[in-house]
Amino acid sequence: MLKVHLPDGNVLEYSRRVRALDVAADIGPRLAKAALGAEVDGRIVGVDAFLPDEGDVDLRLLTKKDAASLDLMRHSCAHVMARAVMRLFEGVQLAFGPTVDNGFYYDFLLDRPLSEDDFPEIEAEMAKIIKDDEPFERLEQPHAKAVELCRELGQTLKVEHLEAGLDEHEMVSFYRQGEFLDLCRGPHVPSAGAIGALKLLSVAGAYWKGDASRQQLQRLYGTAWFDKKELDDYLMRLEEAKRRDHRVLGKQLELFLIDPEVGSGLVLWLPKGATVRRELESFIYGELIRRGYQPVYTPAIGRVQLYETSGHYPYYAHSQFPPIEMSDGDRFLLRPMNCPHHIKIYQSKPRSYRDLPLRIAELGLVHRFEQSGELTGMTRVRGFTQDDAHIFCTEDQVADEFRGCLDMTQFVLKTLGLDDYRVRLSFRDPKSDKYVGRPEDWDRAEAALEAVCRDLDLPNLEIEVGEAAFYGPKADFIASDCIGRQWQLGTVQLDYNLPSPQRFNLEYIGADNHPHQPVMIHRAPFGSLERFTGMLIEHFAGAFPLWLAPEQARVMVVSQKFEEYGRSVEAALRAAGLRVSSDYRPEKVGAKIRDAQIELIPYMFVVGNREAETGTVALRDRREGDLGTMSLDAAVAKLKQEIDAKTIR
RNA sequence: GCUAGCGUAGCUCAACCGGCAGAGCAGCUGAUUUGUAAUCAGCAGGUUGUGGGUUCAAGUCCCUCCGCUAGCUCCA
Repeated sequence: MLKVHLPDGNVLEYSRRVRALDVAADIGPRLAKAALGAEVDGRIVGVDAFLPDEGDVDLRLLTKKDAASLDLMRHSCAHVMARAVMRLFEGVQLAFGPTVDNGFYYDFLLDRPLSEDDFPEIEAEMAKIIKDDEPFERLEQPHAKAVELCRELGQTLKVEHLEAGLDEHEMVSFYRQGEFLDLCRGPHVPSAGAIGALKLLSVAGAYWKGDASRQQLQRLYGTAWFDKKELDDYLMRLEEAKRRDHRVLGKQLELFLIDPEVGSGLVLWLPKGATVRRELESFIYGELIRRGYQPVYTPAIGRVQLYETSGHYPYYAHSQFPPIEMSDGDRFLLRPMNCPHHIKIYQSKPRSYRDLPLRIAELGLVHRFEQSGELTGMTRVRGFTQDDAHIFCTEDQVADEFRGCLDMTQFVLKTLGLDDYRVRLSFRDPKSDKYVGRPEDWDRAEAALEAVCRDLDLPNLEIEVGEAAFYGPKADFIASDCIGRQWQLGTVQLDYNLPSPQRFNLEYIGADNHPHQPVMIHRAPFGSLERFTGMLIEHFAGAFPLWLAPEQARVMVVSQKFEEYGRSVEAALRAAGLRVSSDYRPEKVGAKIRDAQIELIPYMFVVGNREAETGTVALRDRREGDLGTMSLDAAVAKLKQEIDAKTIR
């Protein structure tokens, strides 16, 4: 006897063997038709899956309305795409074809390079398959039989996967759809007709099992949704993302420049971008001072020996610029991180426990030789500025210092309107021995970090065991921008390595008059100013809040006759400390407004006869439009208030 | 680094099968003196990313290098 518990509390009883679909049919024919999959005791299966013969199960039938069925459908869509590709091209070897966020991909091995020009043909073939609406059939096979079957099909990658990856499975599953048979764990929707609106998006190279030493496959990416409108919305979101692209806006708004003659991945900050950065810097410095940090300045270069002591050289040589060799044999490295310099500052005199915690901060320029294919605008570069700080403290102070770092990062994100973020705590894998430091210190630190995070009630906290760096546990902040893209930004990391006797052998004299090893914390709320600014450009779509805007106000005259009054307004705004520009061209006011709107200037001061006579200004907000006439003083006060409050609109 | 695609005026983009490189915006000059998202006219702007090759003829076809884009890989 089987008892099936449904989400509405009803219980159905069966004494025969039933599939999820049979239960659906018993509930109602419409549900049986609409069911795309089922959730049995929390596991997602196909509707053709048999339920256990007896006992109790929770069953939920999944229809278009359930998020989980979208994933099922996309997986089926990947199969349909593979089937279409196999119909169109000879000698296609299948690799993997899973779902990803918003879509799916399938990796193929074939002689002919695929290009976007092939998409219409593949999409047309997919449409045919979907229209034919053939069922997806699940076939269970013993492992040996499966290997044989894949050999017969000529699918050598699948054979390899069976032998190397699935060798412990006695039974494996295939899915058949018409002439198409593929090794696949499933589950799938009942038939191809359940697939809604789809679009192939891109083709890219991908290595077999992610191994760069293996052959490279061709990966086709696509997206699929239950209805056309959802697809269109998604494509619109992609368009919106393109419109906000910091590389496009950075050029349009003259924020930054990357010039091939200077070098890939090396950012030139134009005056307007530099203004944004300067505001961010003075904001961060203000916070640092308030929170007891001591700013320092150190050079962007150091002797190779220093990085040999730190262990960064030659271990990370492949991602550094090679050393600079001097004629006397001395060798220097462009620094890939700031810590060794800061450690030297720590070591510049004997330290007592009374000096701790010592918090040393610097907006430090570092260089890393990222692979050419990895470079992207400002978010992935070869030279960047970390809003870096190193805290040297005692074991007992770790929790409080960690709390302070998290608090500052939270404050920074909140100030910039990045309210949607999650925190990832990375802990060590207790089974691995790759970590430095004593296990009991790790245990204490990890427990303390977790307690602090829980206490601060951090949103969406997740703990990843085994993700810690070899030198210590860490917390990363991953923020979502206003269109839902995720950016890894700030980080707080504990370090047991650099202070150790094997590295810099840091010490402080404790209350017991004996030397002790301090703990080091690395932290950077922005991560890097380059990436953070790039992310902010996209987050605000170039329309920075007033305190960050490169040009905060523009004075424009209705006619050149009023230039004199315009200049007096301009001077008053400048005297009030605002970043102001002006437009006295012999253009219509509409044209001047349009230009200022396109440049995303927050406030426009429109002045003509009426204003000149009464000593007022007509204020225009880039978002709200005309705000009406007011006294110059009132307008200045309004802007200053908005700047001081760092208002985000 | 690898795979695929791309590189034409400051910007956005045209130029058929290889046959005289072209437009809009921006810029400059002149006219216009304007009231909340584009006034009109004229001028100027190019070694088609680089170097080579095929051809009577190359923006277009082939090769090299540089750069960009998507993804893979890597990421202290």
